[in-house]
Amino acid sequence: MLDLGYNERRALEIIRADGPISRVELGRRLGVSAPTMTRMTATLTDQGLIREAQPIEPPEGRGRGKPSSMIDLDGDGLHSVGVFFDPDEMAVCVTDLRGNIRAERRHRLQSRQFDDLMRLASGTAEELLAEAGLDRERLVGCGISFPGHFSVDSGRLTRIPQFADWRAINAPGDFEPYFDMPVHHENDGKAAALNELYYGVGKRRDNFVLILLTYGIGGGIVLRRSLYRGAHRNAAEFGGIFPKSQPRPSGQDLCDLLSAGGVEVTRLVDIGAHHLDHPIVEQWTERAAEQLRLLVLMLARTVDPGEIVFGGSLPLALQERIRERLLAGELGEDFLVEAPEISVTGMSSMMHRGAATIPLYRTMTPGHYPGRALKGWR
Amino acid sequence: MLDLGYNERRALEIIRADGPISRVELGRRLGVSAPTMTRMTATLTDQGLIREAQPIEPPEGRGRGKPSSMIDLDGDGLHSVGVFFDPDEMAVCVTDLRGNIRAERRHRLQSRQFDDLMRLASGTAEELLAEAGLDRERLVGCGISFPGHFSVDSGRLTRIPQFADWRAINAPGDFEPYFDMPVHHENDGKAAALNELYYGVGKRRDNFVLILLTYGIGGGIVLRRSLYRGAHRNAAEFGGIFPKSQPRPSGQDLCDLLSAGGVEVTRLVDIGAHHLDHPIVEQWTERAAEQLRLLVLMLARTVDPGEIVFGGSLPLALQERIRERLLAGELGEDFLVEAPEISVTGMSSMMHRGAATIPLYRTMTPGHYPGRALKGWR
DNA sequence: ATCTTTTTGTTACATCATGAATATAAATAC
DNA sequence: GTATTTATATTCATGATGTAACAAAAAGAT
Repeated sequence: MLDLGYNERRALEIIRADGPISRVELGRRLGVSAPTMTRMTATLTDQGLIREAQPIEPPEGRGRGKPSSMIDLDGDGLHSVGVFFDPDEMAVCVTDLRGNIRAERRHRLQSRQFDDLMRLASGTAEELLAEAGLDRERLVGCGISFPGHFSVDSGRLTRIPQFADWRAINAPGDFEPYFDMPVHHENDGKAAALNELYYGVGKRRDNFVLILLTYGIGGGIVLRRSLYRGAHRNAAEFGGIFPKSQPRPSGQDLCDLLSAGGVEVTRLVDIGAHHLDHPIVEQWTERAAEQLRLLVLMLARTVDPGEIVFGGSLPLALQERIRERLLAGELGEDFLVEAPEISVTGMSSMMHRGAATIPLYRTMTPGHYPGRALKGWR
Repeated sequence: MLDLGYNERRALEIIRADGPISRVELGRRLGVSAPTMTRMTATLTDQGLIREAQPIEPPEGRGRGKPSSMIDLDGDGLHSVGVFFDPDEMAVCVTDLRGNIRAERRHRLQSRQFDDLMRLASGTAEELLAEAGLDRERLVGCGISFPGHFSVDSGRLTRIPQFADWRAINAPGDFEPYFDMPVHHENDGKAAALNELYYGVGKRRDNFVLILLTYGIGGGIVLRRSLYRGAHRNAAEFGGIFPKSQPRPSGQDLCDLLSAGGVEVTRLVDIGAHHLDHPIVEQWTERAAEQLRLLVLMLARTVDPGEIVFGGSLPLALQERIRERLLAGELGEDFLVEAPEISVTGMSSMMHRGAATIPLYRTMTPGHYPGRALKGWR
């Protein structure tokens, strides 16, 4: 089916991040000649992946010479299904090549059995595809994301906290029978990091770390615009830094504290604006921020990312407070080098759109091409 | 001069790691066809970078068919100068393409002035090149490494601990006038990591972290066989994790403790085997290992490297004791995923050979090619 | 001993993405 | 209007690649 060359992928990546963009500017950024750009844009247009953009540019500020025609991603070029679930809910969506969500649906989970979850996911996916009326030819696949770890014999998924009743999942083999399309998966943190790469921080950074605060603590690392998985696929598993027997900066910890303190909160979504000034929440925030300061310091000194993004299902205002506390104090004693920028992301769709990003990323990233050769490099 | 294609660089990397190797096996690993291998090996042989290796293979174990001829790096193909210095000494060497040290010399430092250091380095380099009798045409350049940090306006070197009398160094411009060859530099940890990549752990790992214990605490991170520098060129600056006002796992800290305890030790090299059972050293080792356990845990949970290597100028036996202590206890509570392997490297030449590796790496790595395009990818 | 099979490596040729040179189009400057 | 500038398209030569056919060397079968 779709077989993109290396420079074509790089071009699409630049267009995604900075489009609309002219052929000349794109060629300059890619380091290829004008004729190559003409050809490349022609074939990408033929494939329906890009199109001429509206000439919405300001008439001011143009110099002499023929005005450039701008190209941009064609949203109808490809689409992708995303499935995210956690212990509470499932969210399914269909996104297009530009990351727009064409259709989405959320379910409260009635069952956490693997079979039930997969049936619900694939059924919903088919409904959404029908609703959105999208050409199946242009569907790159389905991405699934959920909280969980990997074990070393790669693909083997184990120890999913709230899905302990699952048998050991062997991905992608165990997912595929339920879906009439290619299936890919990543854990929640890495999928959310892909969402950031395509539609968030990635617009301004090539290296960043996402710290995802949900019931647990996870995240994803993107280096050189490529999702970094680590030797055992356990990179960015920040939860393991904070012992489960101790207070830790996780949503579960906050929920437990609140319900122990007599507040009627069992799920993260139950925490509303009126809880934010509750002393338990304030204490928790203070302590969590200090714990996260250690993590941020470690990341700054090891990975040295350009930016560290906080995201997840804690209330946005709470995440903002954590950020403020982190910025208030010193990152570490003698921190004399440049500190990463710290930001908060609040996309409500980050989880399931992140899942939908997985197949797009697999299809389009110039990161690396397993098993194939780079030819013609000079 | 030398202009290597992408697949040629990949080939040289595989030959370096696993050579001698047959054309067929190399082609399989690269994912290219047999004719391409014939051509590629022919051009690389013409350029003097590879040669047929002695058929030292065991006559046993061969199946039917024409026996393969093995190719290997030609040591005479390229060479490189390495300069390392720290507050105590300078070490200069000339290495060949295979990493053999053809000539080397060490100096106790009489002066730490920039000008004096550069004159000494370049003078020694010229002497060594003359001694080794190597063709200047095949010299890729000079690599310089020393302890220090970078500041963000890249190239600007600042805050070198014991070289505080230096003005701000603007690399490579400030180095080049002293040398009659291209000059590259990295700080000590990153250069030592390159040494590991080419001649140490890199033989078995694509992802690893080097923790370098000298007077300070530094290191380097190699991901996907590529030195990772971070957004501000401060990746793997582990020293900043341990506040200078507190006891920390650095050689300086140990020296200070020893001399405060009445032991005649001012430099790390003064610490000999007879000191290892001294109670101060034993206490320091115990405490340093516990501090390093935190770092190792953080690395395992963030970077997830396949292996973590300890190296540096502490006595090897001391490093081994640290390793044993780390292995003895749990890495962290609930550490349920795969832990990185932990090893100790003891190459006495790791610092200056690491420096000499910089120009080779810049010339030969397939990692990434700034400012140039990948063409012909399909 | 010789013939077959297997594996390695080479040669001839077609393919395909590329850049240089050139041409064309559309705007501003004079 | 004409020259200049900038963007894009077209033509053609180049260079790295893969396919197919072939040559060479060794083990095993007869």
